[in-house]
Amino acid sequence: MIAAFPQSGPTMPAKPTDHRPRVAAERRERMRRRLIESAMIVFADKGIGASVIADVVAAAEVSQGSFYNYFRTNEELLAAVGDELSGEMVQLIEPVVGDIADPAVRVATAVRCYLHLARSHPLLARFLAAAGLRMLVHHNATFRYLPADLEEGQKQGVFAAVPLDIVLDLVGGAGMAALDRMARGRTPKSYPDQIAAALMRTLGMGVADAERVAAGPLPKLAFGADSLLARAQARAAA
Amino acid sequence: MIAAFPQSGPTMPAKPTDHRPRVAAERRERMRRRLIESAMIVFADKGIGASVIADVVAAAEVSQGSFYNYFRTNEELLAAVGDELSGEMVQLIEPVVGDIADPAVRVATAVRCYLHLARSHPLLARFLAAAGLRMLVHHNATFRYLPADLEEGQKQGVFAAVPLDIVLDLVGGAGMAALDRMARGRTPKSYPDQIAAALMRTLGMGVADAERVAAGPLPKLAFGADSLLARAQARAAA
Amino acid sequence: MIAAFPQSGPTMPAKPTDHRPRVAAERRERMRRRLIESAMIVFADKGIGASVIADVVAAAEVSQGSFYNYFRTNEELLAAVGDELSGEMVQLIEPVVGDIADPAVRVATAVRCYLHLARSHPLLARFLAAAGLRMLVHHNATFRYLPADLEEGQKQGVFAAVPLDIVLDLVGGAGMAALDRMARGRTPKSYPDQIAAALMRTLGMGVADAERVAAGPLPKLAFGADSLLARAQARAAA
Amino acid sequence: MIAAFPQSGPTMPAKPTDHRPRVAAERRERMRRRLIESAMIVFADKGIGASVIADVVAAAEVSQGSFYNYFRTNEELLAAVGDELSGEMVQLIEPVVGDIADPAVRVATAVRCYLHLARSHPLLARFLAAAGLRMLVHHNATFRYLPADLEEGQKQGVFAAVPLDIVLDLVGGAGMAALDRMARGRTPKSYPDQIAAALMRTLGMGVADAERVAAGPLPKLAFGADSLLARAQARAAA
DNA sequence: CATGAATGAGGGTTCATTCAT
DNA sequence: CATGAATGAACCCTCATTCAT
Repeated sequence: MIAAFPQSGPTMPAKPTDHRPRVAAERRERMRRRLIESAMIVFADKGIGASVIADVVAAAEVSQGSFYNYFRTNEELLAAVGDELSGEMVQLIEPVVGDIADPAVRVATAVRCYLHLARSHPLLARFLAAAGLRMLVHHNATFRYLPADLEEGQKQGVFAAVPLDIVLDLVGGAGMAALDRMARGRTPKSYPDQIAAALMRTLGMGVADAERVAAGPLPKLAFGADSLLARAQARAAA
Repeated sequence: MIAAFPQSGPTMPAKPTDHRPRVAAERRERMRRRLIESAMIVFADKGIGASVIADVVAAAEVSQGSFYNYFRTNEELLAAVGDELSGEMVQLIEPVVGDIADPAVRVATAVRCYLHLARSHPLLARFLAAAGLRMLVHHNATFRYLPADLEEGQKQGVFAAVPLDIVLDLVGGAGMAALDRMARGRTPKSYPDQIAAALMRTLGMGVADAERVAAGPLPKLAFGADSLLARAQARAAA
Repeated sequence: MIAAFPQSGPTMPAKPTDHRPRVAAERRERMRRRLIESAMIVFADKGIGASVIADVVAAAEVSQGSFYNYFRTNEELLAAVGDELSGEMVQLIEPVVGDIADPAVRVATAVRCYLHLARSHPLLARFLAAAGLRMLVHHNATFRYLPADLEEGQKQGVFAAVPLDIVLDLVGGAGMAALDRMARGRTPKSYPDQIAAALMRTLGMGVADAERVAAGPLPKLAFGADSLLARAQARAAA
Repeated sequence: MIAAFPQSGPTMPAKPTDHRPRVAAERRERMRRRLIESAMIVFADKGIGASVIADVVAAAEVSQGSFYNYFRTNEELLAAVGDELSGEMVQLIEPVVGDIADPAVRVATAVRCYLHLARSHPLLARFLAAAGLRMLVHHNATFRYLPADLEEGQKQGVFAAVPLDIVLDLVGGAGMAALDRMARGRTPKSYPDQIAAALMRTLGMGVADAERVAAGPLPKLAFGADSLLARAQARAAA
């Protein structure tokens, strides 16, 4: 009987009574995504301290009141954008750096990927620059893995034995400054690599080694067509 | 007799009406200082993007209208605080670093002084952290002299030959991150020196050299009792 | 049965969601009218140059913020009152004067109607007097038709051949002065007719002719119960 | 003894102790005049309802506080300008019209003089237009003499026997409209005369007679070099 | 008296949030 | 849930007036 009248399942069409909730849930999800897209654009434009709700709902073509069915506060909205973006960036970067054995190369590559993504997506750079240090450090997979990578590198002797706090602060600060620079104007294509090399020196590598591990080809990184960033970019262009 | 007791003349004590402008100017200057003190505290508390005027006049125990006799906008006020603070910091740091011949030691010492000052004056750290990259880079003597110092160091071969833009971004970013960290919680006394050493590595020095130039005794740096910072600290404590 | 009791269709009573917009639009329109009523009273009391918004929202028993959902500026509000009033006055006067063949009688009758309306509605007189020459000339059907009527009268030889500019100024000035007088105190019932007769003389008619065309019975002119003026009068009385 | 040591007298130099008060009174008078000049300009520019005191003291180069040693309110200031101007206009016009026997010519000439003065002094036109009906009617010698002149004309049969109130209103209204027009843009040299002729018709004269009494040469009317208007014009030009 | 800073009431405007429909 | 008008607190700013010097 169960097989004959499955209540639910991935391949089964939902019963008529199931249909409405599913459609509703999809509608709800679409709306949420629209709001997040709009919010990313508005935060990038006006900063995270500005009055955004009116602009966000206008950009999302949603009523003021509806907003509060999805987000209670400004911060919740900002966090949602950050979570979503962070996830998408991790999904692009993780596969590239996950298999790298050398911790120095791994760290350098992660930084380079992160910054190259920002550099080739101005909206992303502007949002991250506006979001600030806290979000960079909090919502970033690079930072979650960084302590382990750094320790590993220190144990292997490729990084100098300096307190982790210090270098974490410096990586964060350098990242913010780089994002700010890229958000604010044109930078050469090598800019992310140079920042990465400098960071490798900060970690204690020699000049030549630092340059080496921050060089070499990177795979093409591209956001999916229905990713938040792609959608937001398209909407921002219009 | 008349010649012996002249009723007026260039060397005579001023007539009553002569000291009135001076007294008025002093009153005005005191008021301006009160506002700047209060503004520093409020900016440190609420950030530079917030609505501060109401809080500033409340802290200064002055009427709303008076504010506009001194500053037209938020930005003017922020600039005034920045200018004043910057001047005071420069007056403390310049004598210490001005005579140092070695550019590496000079840069490291300037950074250490700057950060030590911030570390021992939490209000300063919080204000500078809130004020952000732009103010750090714009209203700071360290940054004005930095390009020349870096070039000199690069010519002498103690710093790696890296584009100046890049290193300026990195120094700015590191400074911001360090200020943010110190503003946000306790840090060990060695924190500024460790940041400075790391920066020296970033600039291309070896680990040992970097540590060496960022070590050694620093003279005691203390703000004058009627400096903006001292007054603001006293007021903030109350 | 389904065909007999269709669930929806063009002729069916609207679904619940269909009448919501209509209800909302009606609410909005009522609010707008409340504001315009209040504004008319306040403008009549304080003049058009004064700060009215606070008084208007107080009179309308509406929050400050709501005002800005309807009008952006003082001038927009004034224009709205003027448009509405002008429309209502035209709707009363046009039918009376539209069929009059003799241009002299037509002009005189229009002026008499206009002034009689003001005289019997002190709030109207006070508002128009406060609004001033510009509004009188701009938002008044009498003034739109006046040039043509005057030219016709001049061609027929009943009016003197005087530049139109001059007579338009004179009619406007006379109207303003009459409104001011009526707004400021009691005037005899014949006052509008005497003003009209004097204007006819100004236009070049002889004394007897002028008196003749500005005499004779006028139909009763009364604003509808839900006209702006009626509502404002009722509210002002309370 | 009295002749030998006169305490005061028109031709005697004042005693040293008398000197100070006289100088002070002159200073005071100069200052008052400066304020009135500035006020006239500011009223003409911004209207009589606007916030003027700051502009007036700025234009007069006087301190805010001093203002209140001369005028208590806005209205007092406006009245002072009006009184002064009115006096000066009367002093120019009275000699011209005082000797005219024919009341029609007398009235027409007074109106013409008044409007010609305004037309050739844009600052005057702008001030009078801004000041409005009340000031025109209240502070104007033409209006003080007008009732008598009109009665005389009516008795002589040159004016129609219509209520004085009515024609006074119309003269005031026409004057305001004419001032407004002249304040607002260029008008032909004959404009004042045409207005005057129209007013003569309003009073009951035939077209030809009206034109006749409002024609003919007028003496040149010029304000003295140290009149309020002359000083204000000079200051406004600067 | 002259000065000009200090005052504070008042006006204009924005915007996050609520709520009836 | 979606809607969008209503709300009111908060903010910015002006300006007539006062008052110590």
